[in-house]
Amino acid sequence: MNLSSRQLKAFVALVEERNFTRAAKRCHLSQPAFSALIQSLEQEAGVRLFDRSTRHVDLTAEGHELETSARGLLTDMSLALENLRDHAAKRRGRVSVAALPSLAAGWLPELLARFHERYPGVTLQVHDAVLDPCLDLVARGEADFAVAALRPDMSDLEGQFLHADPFFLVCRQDHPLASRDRIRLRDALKWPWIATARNSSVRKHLEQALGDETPSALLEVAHLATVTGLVKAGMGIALVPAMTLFQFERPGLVIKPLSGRVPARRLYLIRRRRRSLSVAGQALYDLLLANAPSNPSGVE
Amino acid sequence: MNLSSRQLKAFVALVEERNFTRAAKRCHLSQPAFSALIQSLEQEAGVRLFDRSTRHVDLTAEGHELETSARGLLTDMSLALENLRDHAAKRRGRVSVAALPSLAAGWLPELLARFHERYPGVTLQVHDAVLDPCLDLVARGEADFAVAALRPDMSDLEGQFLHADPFFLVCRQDHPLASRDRIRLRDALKWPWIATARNSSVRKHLEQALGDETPSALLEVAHLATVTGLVKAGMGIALVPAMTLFQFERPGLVIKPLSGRVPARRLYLIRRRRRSLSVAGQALYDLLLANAPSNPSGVE
DNA sequence: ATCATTTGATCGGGAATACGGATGAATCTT
DNA sequence: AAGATTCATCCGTATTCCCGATCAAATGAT
Repeated sequence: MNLSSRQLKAFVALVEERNFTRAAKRCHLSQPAFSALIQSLEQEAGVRLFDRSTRHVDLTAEGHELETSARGLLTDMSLALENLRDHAAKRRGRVSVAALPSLAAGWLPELLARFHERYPGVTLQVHDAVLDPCLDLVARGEADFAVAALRPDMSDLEGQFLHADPFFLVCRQDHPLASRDRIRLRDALKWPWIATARNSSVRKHLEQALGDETPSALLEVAHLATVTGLVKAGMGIALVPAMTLFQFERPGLVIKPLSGRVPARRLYLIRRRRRSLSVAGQALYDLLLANAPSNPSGVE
Repeated sequence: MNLSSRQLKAFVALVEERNFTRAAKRCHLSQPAFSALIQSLEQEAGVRLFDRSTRHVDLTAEGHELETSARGLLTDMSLALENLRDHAAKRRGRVSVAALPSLAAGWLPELLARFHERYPGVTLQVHDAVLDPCLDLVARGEADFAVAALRPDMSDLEGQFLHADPFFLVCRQDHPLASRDRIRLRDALKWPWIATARNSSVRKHLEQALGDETPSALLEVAHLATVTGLVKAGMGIALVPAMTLFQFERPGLVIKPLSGRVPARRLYLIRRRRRSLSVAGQALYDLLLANAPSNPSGVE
């Protein structure tokens, strides 16, 4: 069984024109080529589809039988292709991106808005989750890619470096550290500090940087907004990456860079190895990569 | 837009095999040819449909999108073709034949039964009607062909001679004519006779044969069965073609040939000019033609 | 680290197919 | 009767298609 859309188109054209020469013209074919095309269709079908003399062209009963299905098939075909091309043109589609909460709240929204403005037909989904769930979502294919930190055990994921996010100290204006000029991480941690949850990338990063010397935190909270509140209330200090600072730019709080070798949190775009993204997904991926946060501190 | 079933089949094969070499084998193609076929489909679609490395073949998001429609299209195509081939093989179809009442009751049924036994999938329809409606049905395309007599004004119909149907006299055993040896038509018509309706082919034929000399009939009835009853009741004689005699073979009735030049009623298979019959229709047409009633009198 | 294996892509020549112009045959019109 | 229209056929050319061989990349075993 071999049937091409050219044959079906020729068939329909001939049904409508009832004239080989005109139908051929409509299909951008010479009359002999068109005639052969109809014959090939009849051969395929095993039945004569048209009664033709030099003066009349008419559907046979069997040709009539084919007419409905032929039109249906043609529209189905063109719908299928159009649907694909729509996806390709990002007029439709769906992109699911996983992002660390710190990024999902600050950096990401504006870019998502820009993407949406450009491709309004694409449905966007953001999973704001801490590192482990983020990576799981990508590994399971539920998210197209993630904006997150790396983890050692990512065998079937691959990361594209996006940004090095340096850490800052946040404390209250009246805190003793607020007036100091150069603050090392170790010094800061002598004070009571408020940590994010153990499975958050910020916390993991800090613990990795300090090794066993990490002093226990005063409090562990899930959301950065809570951290803000606690610092403002004078419960302690916080150590957070630059990209979350927008949450702390509030009166009464002081943001100070840390001196010394404090490794930055390295952020990546993370996707499945050997898997291409959907066209829409790739477009967002590229947009995010091209708009990696500027790096004021110059740390790579 | 040009899309062939070969491309779709290749696509589905690759989706299922996830391996070019095996999928190519399944399509009875070499691997390079198969590869090119997939590429042509991707070109047509405008999207990459598979992620392929030398080790893995996987559907892209767009490929996934196509999978459902591809399978649907393939089954629709093969259904359409199968339907046509069924018609060609007379496994399906519909034949509508118009026949004069005299034929529809006597000669036709057995042949229809034979046809039906051979092609049980074909629906049969018989219009038993007098000459004018018979021809109209064919002219309007509502019947595929008719078994009937000709009429002068059949410009767009064409007739294939089937059978010359000689006339016989039917009368009661105790009728004076019953014992006569040679009876001429004119002699017979001196007796009261029972005629069929004016628009019946039998009546038309008689009037044409006799010209203005046609004596008026005693009675005009629509159905031959009524004629039988009337003759049996002694109301008069009847003049009917041989093919209707089965209706008169009853005790107490005598059937006698007419001597002299009595033109036979000429029966034809009548179809639209320059129109092919459906495959099933042609088959029945041929069957009827091949089984034209034997002609005992030898009259053409 | 090195090498053999697997597998998809590419290349090149030969076969099959498709195409268009000219021609032929049938039919309708004038 | 002649001309016009139109579909089928023929035939030389151009294109496409297909296969075998080869290449290149990735993988896995040693």
